[in-house]
Amino acid sequence: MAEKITPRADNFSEWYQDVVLQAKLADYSPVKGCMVIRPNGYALWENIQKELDQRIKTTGAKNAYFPLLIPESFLKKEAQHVEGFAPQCAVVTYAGGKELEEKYVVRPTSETIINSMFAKWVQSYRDLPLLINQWCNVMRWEMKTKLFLRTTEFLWQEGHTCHTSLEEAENKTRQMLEVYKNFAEEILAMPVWMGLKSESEKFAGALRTYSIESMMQDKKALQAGTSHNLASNFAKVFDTMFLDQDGKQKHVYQTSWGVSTRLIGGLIMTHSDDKGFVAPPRLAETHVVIVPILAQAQMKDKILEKATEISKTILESNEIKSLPYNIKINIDADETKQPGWKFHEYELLGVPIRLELGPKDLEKNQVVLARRDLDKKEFIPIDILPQTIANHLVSMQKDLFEKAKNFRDQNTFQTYSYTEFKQTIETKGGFCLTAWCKDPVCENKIKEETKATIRVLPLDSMFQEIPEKEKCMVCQTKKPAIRVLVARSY
RNA sequence: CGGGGUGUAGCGCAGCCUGGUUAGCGCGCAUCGUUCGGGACGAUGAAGUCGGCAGUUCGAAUCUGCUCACCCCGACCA
Repeated sequence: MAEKITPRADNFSEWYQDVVLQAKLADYSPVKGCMVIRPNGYALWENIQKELDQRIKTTGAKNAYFPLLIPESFLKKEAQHVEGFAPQCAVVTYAGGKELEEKYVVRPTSETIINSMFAKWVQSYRDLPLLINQWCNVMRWEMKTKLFLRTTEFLWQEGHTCHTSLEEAENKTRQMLEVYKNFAEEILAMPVWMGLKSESEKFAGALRTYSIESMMQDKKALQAGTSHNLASNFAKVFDTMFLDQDGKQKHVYQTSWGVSTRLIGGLIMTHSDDKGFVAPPRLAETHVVIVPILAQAQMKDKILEKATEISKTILESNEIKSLPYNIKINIDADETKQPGWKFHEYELLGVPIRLELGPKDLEKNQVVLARRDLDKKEFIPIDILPQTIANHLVSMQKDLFEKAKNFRDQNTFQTYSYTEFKQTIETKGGFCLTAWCKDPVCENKIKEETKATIRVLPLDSMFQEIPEKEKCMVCQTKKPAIRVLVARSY
């Protein structure tokens, strides 16, 4: 039996850890900073992979695989890149019984090793665009780690593309950001802000970094995915060049983009409650659990038979088959556990729909249905069960998104002065939309004084002039200001 | 690296201040019986290098020194 989960309000960090550990999504490993992803958690990752991979492929990208180890010299080629990543890298210096002549870095990201190959693969403008994606693990030696959100080793997807023009690269960068946004909102039911990162927050080696930012239940922001326009920064140091139509050799323009197992952390922090994890139907491993009430010995076989029959009917129904994903039903006939125990257990694990089937239901040709995100039970006649379940799965997916979106919107504020901003961040938390003059001095002041950072320049308003009278909330000078989203973050 | 804290059964902890039989409790685990529509109950049982090393003492989980590990807060975080 699991310990009771810490209520969210008391200690969000402890609550989050309880949900992760008790729902058996992940565990601490013997290697500090690395986590073990348990089958429950890995099933989520497999569904993320499946759904996202499909979407990535429709953009024309193809999957490939590059080595785990990167020659140290590769990393050093791009000045900003090495400066940003060197302090976080694990390095292999000894192998085969001797010190290595050239050290190898365990990849923190693969721009360099992939460019070393792109340089060979790209010859002509006819080879472009080159669109490659890789599902793999990476390692970044962070000082402080947290299950799923920041671990030393994590699983991710990284896309790398080459284009003939900066404009085309910019379009690809934005296209992939859209792919991530739609994926996060449709599959994870996690509303996000899209936007541009400030200069100080951008990827080491990029021209521009875009990200999607979502709000957790403690009102802190989580960067859930990034998309970078690399311009020719890596192409120049790896000589990734093509012969253009005009007969001239030119450097390619590149992008890279990624999301990681951090999404699972975001998912947990967005939807879970004090009963445990809540799996959005699109991502759930098991969608329906049937708990048969087997107390009466003479009824046992009949109930189990009926449970199997119901399960089959549901799976074969047109209503269920017409859903855009496959449904899995689990009949828990374990007689060593009591029904009440099972109810709690499946709530902890986040299974979207639970059906109870007992002697009374058999008599009335019905089942008891409980939806994970609602606090009630209904009696459903068996003949309308498939339709009811299909409806619930669809509306639960929608409701989870709406609930998260309402929460986010209710905790997003417009602030016009620095005093107002500080007060809002301190007392309410959440996101603040405000004006900034683009001066790093003002950006730094916000960070140092409030621990909040400029998350993004929201995409919708990114190129919009903001009213003449509204000045940078920090310096209040006449410098032209832009709209920014500011929040404390993970 | 700085500040604080914790190491006792698989998990959570008490005992330590004030040294003294065979180191306890709850959960979990095993067996049997009664239970089973919201985390059942009874009986029996298995399970411990008290983080490690050294010291003080007739005697150390308990006192002293050193050391190791982990957790929290800060520094880092494309």
